[in-house]
Amino acid sequence: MENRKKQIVDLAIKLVQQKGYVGFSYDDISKQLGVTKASIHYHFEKKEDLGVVITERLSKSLQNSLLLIENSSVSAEEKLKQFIQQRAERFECTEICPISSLQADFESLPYIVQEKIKEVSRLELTIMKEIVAEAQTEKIISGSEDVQFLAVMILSSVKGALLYRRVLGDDVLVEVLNQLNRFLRSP
Amino acid sequence: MENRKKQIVDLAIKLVQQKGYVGFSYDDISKQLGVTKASIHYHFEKKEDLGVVITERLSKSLQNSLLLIENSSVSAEEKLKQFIQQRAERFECTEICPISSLQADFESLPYIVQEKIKEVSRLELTIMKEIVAEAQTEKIISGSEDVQFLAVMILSSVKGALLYRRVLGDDVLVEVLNQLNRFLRSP
DNA sequence: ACATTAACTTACTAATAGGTAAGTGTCAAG
DNA sequence: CTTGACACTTACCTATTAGTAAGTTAATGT
Repeated sequence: MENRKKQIVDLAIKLVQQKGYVGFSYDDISKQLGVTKASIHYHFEKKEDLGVVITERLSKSLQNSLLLIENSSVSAEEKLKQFIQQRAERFECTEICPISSLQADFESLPYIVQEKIKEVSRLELTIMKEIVAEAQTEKIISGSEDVQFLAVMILSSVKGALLYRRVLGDDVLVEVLNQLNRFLRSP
Repeated sequence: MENRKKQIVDLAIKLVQQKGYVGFSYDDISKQLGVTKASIHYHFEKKEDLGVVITERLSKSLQNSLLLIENSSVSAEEKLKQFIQQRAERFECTEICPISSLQADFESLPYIVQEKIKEVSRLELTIMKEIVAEAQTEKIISGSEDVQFLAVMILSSVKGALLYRRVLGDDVLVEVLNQLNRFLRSP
């Protein structure tokens, strides 16, 4: 089944969010799926191969988010809110952003996965910058601030809040998400 | 020598910043210090023990930063700038914030280290909130924004920028640091 | 009925991880 | 001169890791 491959990647991403790339093993996956470790190796010969497919999924997921937002005819403010929401609200409280997790493990990643996560990071920043720029022309955000700075700031706030949530509890994320919306709406 | 213990902790923190808690090993340390693995175990019996001492050093380092800033009779703006600078500029470009790194590895950490990193995270946020609050009373920062939100936002921006720097190059960090100063001075 | 393929399992590597027990050399105090 | 502590080394152990080779099973097409 092509389904099994999807199952493995889905679980692997969850494990990356929970324990990082270095921290998860083929044994974790095989036990949770009720098959042998060798069967995971059948679908993804090397951990590296699984790593590459994970990053490709993250890239596709980002591009999907962008398409959804671009084609919806809502205000720039709404687009910004939606994109931020999508970066945060699909995760459980033991999970952080998978991109952040791979960035944190960067130095331990196989070369190909490093290159892939570079791409994904660039893509995410580019998308965020586009949305911020649109919001600036519609005066949702103060036009005097630098686009790159605002993009990094907003993304980092959300990802940082996910890290804080896991160690300090739900409140931090909820408040950052609320205040971020308020902050972006005011001047 | 008590010096050797310091050497180990210093190196361990560097390794955490580079490869994370899960990613570094006693072998890494012993090889870089030119001694055997067993001699590292002599100083820190379990990796957990080393983990605890690492977090205690991070905590002391934070308290030190606070003391330095509190006792200097500079403006609230200058204090804010100094604290931000201290969170970022002592690291090489293969290194991220050690607190971020341990937060990212949270689910793989031994229980005691988890509790310690909770403490450190709370401490860092508290210090940042104090500095932000002081800056607000002196009108360096818009008084309408929530203190907790601003603290998370500023810290996350710096830590996020360190992550981005490692995968995308120096420019991101430099710009975020510059723009952060501009942002905090303006409205 | 036969061959092929996908999706496995069994049974194994070799390397590395954290960790330990027992011994060695050095040096200072009694 | 000896004791004892300190800072190690040698030589191990066990568990886990990624990875592989060879065999099994069930379904599919010819």
